[in-house]
Amino acid sequence: MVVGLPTKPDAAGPEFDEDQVDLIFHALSDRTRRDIMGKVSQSEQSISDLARQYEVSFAAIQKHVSVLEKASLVTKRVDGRQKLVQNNPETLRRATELLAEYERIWTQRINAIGQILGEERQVGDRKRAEERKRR
Amino acid sequence: MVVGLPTKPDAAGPEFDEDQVDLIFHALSDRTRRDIMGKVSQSEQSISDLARQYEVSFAAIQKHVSVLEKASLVTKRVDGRQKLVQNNPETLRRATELLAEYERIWTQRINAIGQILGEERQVGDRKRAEERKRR
DNA sequence: CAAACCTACAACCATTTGGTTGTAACTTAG
DNA sequence: CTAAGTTACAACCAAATGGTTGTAGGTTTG
Repeated sequence: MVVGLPTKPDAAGPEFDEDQVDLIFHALSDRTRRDIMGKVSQSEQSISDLARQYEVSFAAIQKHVSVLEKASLVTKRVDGRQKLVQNNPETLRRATELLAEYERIWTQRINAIGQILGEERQVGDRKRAEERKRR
Repeated sequence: MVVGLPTKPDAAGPEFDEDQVDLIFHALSDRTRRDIMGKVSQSEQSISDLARQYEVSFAAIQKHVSVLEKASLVTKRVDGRQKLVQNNPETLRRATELLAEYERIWTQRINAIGQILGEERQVGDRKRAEERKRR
């Protein structure tokens, strides 16, 4: 429901918020954060619980969690004096579908390469024409 | 052949090179680079071709392509005085499977949450015991 | 050959990132 | 109430990032 993956293969791209995509991929590009995702997926944990399991400072883990939270990959739930971090499967699913969608879009032409030799040349020609415009 | 995705659902994690995962997700976390992926998937293009389509400088695009290349998301093929950038569907497929794998691993416990209430408590207890160690 | 084109790369700059320590506020336990 | 535990956040720092311009080296083209 939150998602809205396109179903047309020829669409320019998914109607995703590009900022959100930036945040998600950026959040996943750090191995400590990926590791945190793994830990909180087994059981929700407080920031302190998490911080205790890494070499870095409490504040550093706090920032990592914040990055994950801004990407909606985890949520925080207050429980007394601590906040429990839990992962958000919905965003995870969404991210997976998103990348699968990118894969489909970005490789569709490749799969049809044999059928479009003529068009390929045309594309090249059009490109060369644009080039002459010299902007 | 390059890949090595795990097939066991209960494995701790995929035997992927964590550095490579960092590179791939980081490369995908920038919308200009994602856009470049889209363009080169339609037809391989020289760096100049690409640069002409963006506001930023040639060198900036050169750097973006370099980031994509280090993540193995694109390859470069020399053609006379220019180098043609083409996307690498294999890495794309690999990345998609990787994220799907993460999704599966990171959400498996959630799906079984009803069945492991006892274990969940045990996990909590073990955690509290570790906490007493006070490192 | 000379001019134009394409690419690589260095040097530089502003901003972001990932890390630190320190301080303040709130919650629970004694 | 006091002390300990947990979190939030500010201030600071080094390194990485994304951008710039400039220079140099290959490749075509006229």
